[in-house]
Amino acid sequence: MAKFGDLAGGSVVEPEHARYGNPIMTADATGEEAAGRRPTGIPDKPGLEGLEATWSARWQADGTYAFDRSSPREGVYSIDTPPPTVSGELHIGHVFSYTHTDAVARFHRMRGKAVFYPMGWDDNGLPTERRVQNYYGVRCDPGLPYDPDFEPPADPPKEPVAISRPNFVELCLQLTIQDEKVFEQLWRTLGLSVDWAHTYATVGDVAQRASQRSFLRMLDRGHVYQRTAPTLWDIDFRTAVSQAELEDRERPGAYHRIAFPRADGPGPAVEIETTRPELLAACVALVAHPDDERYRPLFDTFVRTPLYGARVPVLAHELADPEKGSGIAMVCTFGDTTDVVWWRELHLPTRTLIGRDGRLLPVAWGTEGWESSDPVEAATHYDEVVGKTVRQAQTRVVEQLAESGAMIGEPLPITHPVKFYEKGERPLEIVSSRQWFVRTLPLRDKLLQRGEELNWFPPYMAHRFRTWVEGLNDDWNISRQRFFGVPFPVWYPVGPDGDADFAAPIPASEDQLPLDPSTEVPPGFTAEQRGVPGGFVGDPDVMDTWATSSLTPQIAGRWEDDPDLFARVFPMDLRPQAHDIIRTWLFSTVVRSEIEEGSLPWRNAAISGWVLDPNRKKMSKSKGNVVTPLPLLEQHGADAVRYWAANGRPGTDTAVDEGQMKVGRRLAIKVLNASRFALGRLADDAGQIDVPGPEAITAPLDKAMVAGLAGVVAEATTAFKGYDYARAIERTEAFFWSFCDDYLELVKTRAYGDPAQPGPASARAALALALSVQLRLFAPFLPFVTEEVWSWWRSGSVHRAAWPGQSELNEPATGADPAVLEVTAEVLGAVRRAKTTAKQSMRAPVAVLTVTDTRQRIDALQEATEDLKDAGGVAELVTVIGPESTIDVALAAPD
RNA sequence: GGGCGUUUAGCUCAGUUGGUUAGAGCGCAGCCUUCACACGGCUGAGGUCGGAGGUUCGAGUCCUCUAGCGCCCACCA
Repeated sequence: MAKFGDLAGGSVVEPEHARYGNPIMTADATGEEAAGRRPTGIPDKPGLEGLEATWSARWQADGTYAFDRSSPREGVYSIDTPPPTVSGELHIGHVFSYTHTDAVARFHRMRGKAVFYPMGWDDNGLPTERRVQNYYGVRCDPGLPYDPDFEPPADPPKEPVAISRPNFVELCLQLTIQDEKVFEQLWRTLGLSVDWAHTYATVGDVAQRASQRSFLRMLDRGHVYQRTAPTLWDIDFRTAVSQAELEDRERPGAYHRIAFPRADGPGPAVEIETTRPELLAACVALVAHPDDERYRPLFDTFVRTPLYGARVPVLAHELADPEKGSGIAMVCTFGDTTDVVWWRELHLPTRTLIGRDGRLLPVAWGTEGWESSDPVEAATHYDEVVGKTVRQAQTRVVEQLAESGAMIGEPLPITHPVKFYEKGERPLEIVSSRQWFVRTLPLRDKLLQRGEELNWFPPYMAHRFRTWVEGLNDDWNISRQRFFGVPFPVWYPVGPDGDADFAAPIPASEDQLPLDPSTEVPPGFTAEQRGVPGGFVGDPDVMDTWATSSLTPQIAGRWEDDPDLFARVFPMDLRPQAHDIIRTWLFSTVVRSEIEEGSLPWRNAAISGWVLDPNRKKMSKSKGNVVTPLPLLEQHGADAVRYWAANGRPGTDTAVDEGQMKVGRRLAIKVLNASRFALGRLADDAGQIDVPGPEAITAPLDKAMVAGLAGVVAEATTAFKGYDYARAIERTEAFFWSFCDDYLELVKTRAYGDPAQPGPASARAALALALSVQLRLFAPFLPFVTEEVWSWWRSGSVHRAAWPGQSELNEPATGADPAVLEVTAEVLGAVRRAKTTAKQSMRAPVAVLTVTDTRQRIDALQEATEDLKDAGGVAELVTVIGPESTIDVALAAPD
């Protein structure tokens, strides 16, 4: 199998030296071909069926898309391919955006670049965990020892089997390999020009080593730190969640107005409004705005919480909004992130009420931190809600408040945004926990600058990055309390009391990587010392999935495992991705590259839109409107599906449209048939194709066509350079249809003439040139059908042929008058219209065709008189120079 | 609350720095079958470019205001 270097003898010929973009793979070129002759392999009845299987196998065997790693960096075009989540559904959205990237990759490859186009698999994190749990019927219990003989149950049992973390990870790896094969097959069918020798994954040794190495370096340089602090917490997944994984959802709630009696003097009770009365026991203060005249006299006095009798201060803080509720808020530890700010900035005590499972924790009223004016009554009230979920607790607390008279009026229903983990089902709580953080806040200005330096396609996507960075309010929490993922490569000493000292982590050394601290032992310790006083304990957490996938340039480029390769591909040229993960994947990759390399990870970011269902609704599993790509590929063919995708402009959401796929299929078939037709003009009686060189293009009509084609090439090239593949295919396609409708019709008779004569020679040379150029223009979009046609008359792969350049078109287009083709096509159109109106066949003969027009246009028409008469079946053409522009078609009398 | 995008034919969308009668495909209607293509070809009907105002010789295109839709961000009491 071809890997690197096999093609070294066949680097892409520069357009300047290409005649019709001669292919580069000359290994099978014959002497005959060198002389411009080649036996044709044109089938009688060409079709699209089977092209995917034939050509994807051939490309693999020939190493058509192999990366030439001998190329210096300036000769490389490198792509930071998004790794699809293999545990997820195969999704038409994948096909959409990967087609865009593939078209761009093919363009740069044809432009002579060594294209580094790897494929990655994202098999890290929670989605994989969940899939493994359901697929095998297991659950991870990190306390269990590894069982080397464990086999998953044949059928997933109702009650999940508890297995050790290493066993669980083994199953994750096993299942992801299966999933990866399904994806690879899809990509091959779609015709992605990926170099399959360069795959990577976000789990496995390479990724883990890169991720852990980067972590150790960040630790060494002070870019990461641990903090025990209030953290956004998903009570179902039982893990911390970072700011980037949050989303707001509108949820119904209610304002409850609650009266707090004064604790240290006379005066009316202070009324607050809260949506979370169940947190009353965790109340540590009331807060109002410092300028709020209503509450100013109360500052630094005390009130008592209803039900529990806790004495809490009334304090001033600017975040308190006089407009909201009663203008004074209850601070609980913790109801929302504002509470955390108040708690931190006003140095309030902590009353932890919510456990990691989202239930109310037991409280010893009357003890330190839980002081009460009446501990017995407090306990009586609290005993009714302890152990309940927040929802259940809220119901009971509201009843208690009403019974006690502290509730003022009825709850006022509202709808308000509540923070959720984007994959979660219940609102996030805030619990105190120990987490690892990357210091991103100090990098903010630098990151904003990097965002400016990056070329965004479309440009307005830069706003999303900037808004996100400007809105950062905390460092990046990279630890997750899960099992499958990259473990933190650190241990902690265990003190004589048996408690781990998290403040003194023992880092692994880089040469130990990758490692799992739950099974491996830190330097200077023995396995027997794990978990015992005076010994050590491994960090129990794993890294956030983005903490690893933010290193895809390093992982795919093999970073320090292969510094030579890394130097040739980094910083990469392109990051293609969807807009929904700008704040996660794009942002975190920029952060890591800034920390590791002090540079942007890539120069360009091409942001694709989403695929919507045929009714323009966002696809989601829960709605059941997810469209899977394989049936569409089978029904319409890969080129047709790619055609639909390529017409989705960068950054624009696009609906699944089978109509567009049918159009794409028709286009692919047209390419087959038109090519067959044109090549039929080029083959001699022996089936040999003998094409005159472009210097034979002398007829004004042919020159006009070539000039038009040159314009299309220029436009498509410019568009591709700006990542506007959609414009490139649109212009190419428009030209191709008029080429078929008008030009082919006009020259088909002349091209059959004596090849030794200038007219036929010109037509034949122009046909060959136009066909070659158009096949190459279509190649990034329709890789299968263009390769099929290319194989009929050229050697090598069209995908390794040179992108058409001005040089091969400028000369034959010299002195061209575009009007010759324009006017002639217009007149031909009028002839067709006349025949249609008369309900005649297109072959119906025309007795006299009279064209009246300006001298200039008549002169242009005169240059193609014979072609026009042949194409229109015109017996006599009369031209009149006059002020008006008329075309009169006199059909011959029917027999 | 702040910001971004979008609004052009029944549908999906082009329209590049303002420049003649606003384009394409689908759909629709009609016509044409053996000589590349019925998995086809040709032809046609169809739009006062969301609304209002302004700049200009000239506005789908630039400016202001405004409405609908979609999205991003935000300290959610």
